[in-house]
Amino acid sequence: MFILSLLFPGAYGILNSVMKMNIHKSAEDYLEAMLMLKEERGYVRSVDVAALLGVTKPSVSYATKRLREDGYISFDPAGMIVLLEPGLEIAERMYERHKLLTELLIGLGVNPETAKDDACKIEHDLSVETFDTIRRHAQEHR
Amino acid sequence: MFILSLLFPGAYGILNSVMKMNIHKSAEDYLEAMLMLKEERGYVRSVDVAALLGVTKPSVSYATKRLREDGYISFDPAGMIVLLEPGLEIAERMYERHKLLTELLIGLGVNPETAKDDACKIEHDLSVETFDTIRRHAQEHR
DNA sequence: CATTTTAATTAGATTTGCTTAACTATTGGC
DNA sequence: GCCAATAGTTAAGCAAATCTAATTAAAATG
Repeated sequence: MFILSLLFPGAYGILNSVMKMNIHKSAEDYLEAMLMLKEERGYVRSVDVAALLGVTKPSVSYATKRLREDGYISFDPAGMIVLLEPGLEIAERMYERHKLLTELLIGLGVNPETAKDDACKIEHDLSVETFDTIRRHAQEHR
Repeated sequence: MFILSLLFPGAYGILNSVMKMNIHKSAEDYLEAMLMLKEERGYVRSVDVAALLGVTKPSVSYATKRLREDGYISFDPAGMIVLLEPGLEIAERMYERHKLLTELLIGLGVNPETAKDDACKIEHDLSVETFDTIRRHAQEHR
């Protein structure tokens, strides 16, 4: 792969995302934050992502660079972050999990603030099977 | 802190664990694996930890070095790993979470293998409050 | 319009956790 | 008792994700 990327600079990102097969936690967090901001205010700036996630601007810069290279986001003419199809899909999956898990924990009696924090961490770890099962049970339970 | 550790080599580990305040996921995994092995066969060797966690021997060597410096484990005269009080506490907490979460997911209808994998990941992320709430509900539900 | 503030990037460093390769040391079988 | 297998460590290095400090670029404000 190393040699390939020397021969075809730019191929690295594609190869990488194909080979990785799974996106990392941190990338999921960035994508989810971008979706939240998009829904909340219509546009997505790096500086707001940084504020929302509690990281520095260079961290966002680093993350957006990778996400762009891997085809998850792009930038519009005004420099705003745009979620591309693969990125949007991940963001929506995470956001749905986030909301349902938070609700569920609150329903069990967990403090809303704690529930949110925990949901934020768990949302990355659940397999599709487990989350689907949880969702089904949540739906039945109301 | 960097300067301090130059002046007092060895202080780093202590300072570090005091300052961190929370042990990391990977360390929790190693400690839990050690407890599992202890319960299963009575002694804990590095090579078995490596096999159980699916990492290489140098990784275990690196991890045990840190865990020892931070006071979580020690080595007995035969070179076996011994869980010290702080390490045992963490290991038991993780192991309890692991078992309860796995059971719970299986109870919901998740495939046992998947349930175990997911529990393995979630167990690190739950706050004490959330886990206690889940445990309470699990107890009520039988 | 000049100055200041805000936004974004680059450069360089750090930490964590892992790897491979090579070495040492112990131990069990013949 | 030698030799191979097993166990553990060291060394070197890589990748991810973060940080601080410094720089550039754009926008806002007087």
